[in-house]
Amino acid sequence: MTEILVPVFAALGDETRWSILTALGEAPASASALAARLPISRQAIAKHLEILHRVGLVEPVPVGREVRYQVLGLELSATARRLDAIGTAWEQRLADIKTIAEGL
Amino acid sequence: MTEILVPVFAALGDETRWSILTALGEAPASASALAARLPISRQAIAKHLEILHRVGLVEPVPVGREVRYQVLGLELSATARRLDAIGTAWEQRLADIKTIAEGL
DNA sequence: ATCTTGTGCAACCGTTTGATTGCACTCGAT
DNA sequence: ATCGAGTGCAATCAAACGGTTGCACAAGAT
Repeated sequence: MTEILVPVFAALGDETRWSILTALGEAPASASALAARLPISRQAIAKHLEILHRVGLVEPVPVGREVRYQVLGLELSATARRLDAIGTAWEQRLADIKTIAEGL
Repeated sequence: MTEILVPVFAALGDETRWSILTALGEAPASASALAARLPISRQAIAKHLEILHRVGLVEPVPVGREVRYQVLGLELSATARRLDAIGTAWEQRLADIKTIAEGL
């Protein structure tokens, strides 16, 4: 289960990638358009977009000669749900252990 | 807002760290105990535990001369909630754009 | 008192990663 | 037909990362 999650988290564990995602969250944009308002090169952005695309957080949309990218909030929400499930499961286990400890 | 999230995701974006977390999810354990059932050295595990601790995913509990670590599911669930909020916000923006586009 | 188990540093190493520059190509606009 | 904006690919580089080994030290267990 976590096999699918880990690459997503790795993708989300980078400040630059978040600046890209939040920019795309406002409106879809191409790598060049993003390069215009972020302090890094277009090629660096392209690599980040490729990473984000591979984990399904972003989707390329060809518009004429340029390639716009759209952020996919649904993937993020799906990841959030899985994460919450794991968190509550662990919390449950902890509670169980505590209960047993009290029974000494 | 994301400033707090990013290091957490970076911590979660590593397979080994998940194997540690899932092990701790079953029951609290020390670095040495974890080293006994994971294929990496105790020192490597100690570093991972330090990282996990810094982002609040794990908590050290001194027991005699050893240091047990407890996984904190609540932190994970909290992260999940924030993530979901962001995801739905982006989805909303996309829907808005689509609505505007239809209005042409 | 001694032995052994668990920790904590520190140095070191290969690989991965984020970013850069440079070049070639394509396709829409003029 | 030409110009220019947008893209893709490759080589390169410094820094960060995951991991190892070695050593020193503290504190239970015998």
